[in-house]
Amino acid sequence: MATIRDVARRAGVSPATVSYVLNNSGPVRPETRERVLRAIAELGYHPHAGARQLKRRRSDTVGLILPTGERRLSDPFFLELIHALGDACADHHLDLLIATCRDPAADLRLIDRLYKGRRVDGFLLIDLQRQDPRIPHLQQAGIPFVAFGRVEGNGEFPWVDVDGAAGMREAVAYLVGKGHRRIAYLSPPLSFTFAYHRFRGYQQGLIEADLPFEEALFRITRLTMEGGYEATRALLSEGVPFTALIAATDLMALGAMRALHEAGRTPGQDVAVIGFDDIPMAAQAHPPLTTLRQPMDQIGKALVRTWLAAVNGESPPSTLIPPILIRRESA
Amino acid sequence: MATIRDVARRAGVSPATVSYVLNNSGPVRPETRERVLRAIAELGYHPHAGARQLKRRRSDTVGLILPTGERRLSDPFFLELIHALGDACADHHLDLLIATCRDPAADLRLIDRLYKGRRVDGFLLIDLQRQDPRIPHLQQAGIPFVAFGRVEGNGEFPWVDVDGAAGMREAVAYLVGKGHRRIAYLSPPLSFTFAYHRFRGYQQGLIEADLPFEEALFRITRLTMEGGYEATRALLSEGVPFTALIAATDLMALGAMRALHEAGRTPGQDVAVIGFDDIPMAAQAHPPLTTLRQPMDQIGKALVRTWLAAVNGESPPSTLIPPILIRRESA
DNA sequence: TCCTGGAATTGAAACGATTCAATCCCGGTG
DNA sequence: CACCGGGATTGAATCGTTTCAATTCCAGGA
Repeated sequence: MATIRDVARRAGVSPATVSYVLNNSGPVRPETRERVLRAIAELGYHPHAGARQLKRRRSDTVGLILPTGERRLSDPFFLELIHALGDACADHHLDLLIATCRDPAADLRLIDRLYKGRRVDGFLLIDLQRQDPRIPHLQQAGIPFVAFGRVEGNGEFPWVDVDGAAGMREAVAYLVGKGHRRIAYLSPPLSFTFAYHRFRGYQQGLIEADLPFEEALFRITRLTMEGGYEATRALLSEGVPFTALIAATDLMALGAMRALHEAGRTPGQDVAVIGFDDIPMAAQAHPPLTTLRQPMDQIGKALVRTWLAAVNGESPPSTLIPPILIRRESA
Repeated sequence: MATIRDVARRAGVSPATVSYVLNNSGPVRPETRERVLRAIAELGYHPHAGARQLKRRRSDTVGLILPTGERRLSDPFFLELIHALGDACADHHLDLLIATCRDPAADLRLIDRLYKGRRVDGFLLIDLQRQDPRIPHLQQAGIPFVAFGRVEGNGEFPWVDVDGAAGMREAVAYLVGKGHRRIAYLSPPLSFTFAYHRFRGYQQGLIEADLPFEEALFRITRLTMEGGYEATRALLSEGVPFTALIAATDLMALGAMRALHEAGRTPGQDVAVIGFDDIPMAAQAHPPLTTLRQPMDQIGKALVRTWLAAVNGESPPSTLIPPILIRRESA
């Protein structure tokens, strides 16, 4: 495999000059640059990442920890997120390293190994918990990171989040505008930070619309289609009246719609349904699901931009991205 | 950050000895090893990946190319695959580098950059097309790789695949055993290699059961829930009689079930439905979907094992993994 | 013609590991 | 008691870059 010396020899210059051309980090006569570039192309030369990393002290690699044990993320939303992150990384000539971790306890060791071994320059945290041990660990080890989601009470750290509260307020307002007064709300356990914020948005939406919060309309269930299905069935079988339903995620909303169908109530006609995320399946549901889209591209770009700043030692501002209400037929 | 010299100094030995301990690649007195290990722990030392890579000439990193443009993979199946790959990599102390690529034409450049720069030791190919330009490129550049899926007519290369044909034969036999004679089949375009094999399995299954292949029961449609839905509606509206339906993927089967429901025919009672993949959602469908499970763990392990062999210059045997019929209520 | 000064180029020293060859150590043998 | 042999240890070279400091080059001014 060609090295920088080979290129230098072929172009009749020194390795230093080649390096300057490569990174344009030094003065090079246009004509010389030309010759070097030609040599590079002819040899099909690509700089050795390890050597570069060794000298530069950065690997230009983003670390993403993906839990795979109990906490495994199976919401298709995460596939979209990975796509978006990949794209955003590519735009900045960064690579994306996926480290999976079965065991939450091993998370911290994994983080250390990757960072201290300089395999990655910093991390992107997803799937945040309200109490997340990774955050204090990263903070006190001085490892750069950006979180997808906010957590309170952990001091300052950079994050990017979608404004779940705003989204839910908008959803409630939208439903109220259509005359709904009894709006059920399906949530996963509030220990998920995003669930907490979305729920708060629902409550605020009710207040803004002068509607009471009713315990009976509020259900906590699992973060799956099945969860949405069961909660909705419970709602129906208990005879709690409601004309609209908001689910904290599309997957749950899909489950809810299934339960409504089975009970002979047509979503979008008899009961309005709104989800959150806008996973690809939402548009294909029957009826197509009205939902709050998480703008993936924007999220990916914001995460990577913030990550870069953090890695460069800045303390970048956090970003709160508004979700977009996508009106379809379910509400 | 601590280096190998720091460890050496602290343990009162030379860097060479530390290296021997680290890789146990040399004779070290147990007592010395003990001292070195202690020093490592005390300093929280982790070897520098770049330096190591430079010297060893491998990066212990698996490259996975994820298309993100038109060809973007949105089937939740791929999220499961990524999980499984991550786990399998972790078992072998490998890292998984995800490179995304919007533009199919840029694939090859990306591959070269990653490999020649020694960022990865080889690739895992997913989303194979019948005619896949990546394969000849990798082959003639001598870059190690393993494909998830088979392609004909490209000479020999190592792959891991799930035996779609066997799965579909089994599905047909199972349905026939339950008395079905008119079995519809929903397929994505046969240019997807997996679609081709699964379809062949369906045909063989019919032959083995002495049933005719009927054009009217065979539908090609898009690889989404929507696709399954539309094809099934067409089937129903055309009045083609059938008592069972096989879809090439769970996602399509889910769409089909939706169409059946809407037409007032209960899947699992009026019409048997079988899918393929066993994505998490399959178990949560209504009724729960009978399907052919792709054993993800096994796939991940086989891919990584084969990849390791390929990277070590062996020409490892390919692996054909039988899918597992998961009986649920839809058939 | 000789200087001068800035631009272009180069040599050589890192970066942090691995590994070959050389040295050291030590108990056992002759 | 000298010597031997093999295990344990070490020194130094090396992997392929980047970058500082030194050198060369060259046009323009005196």
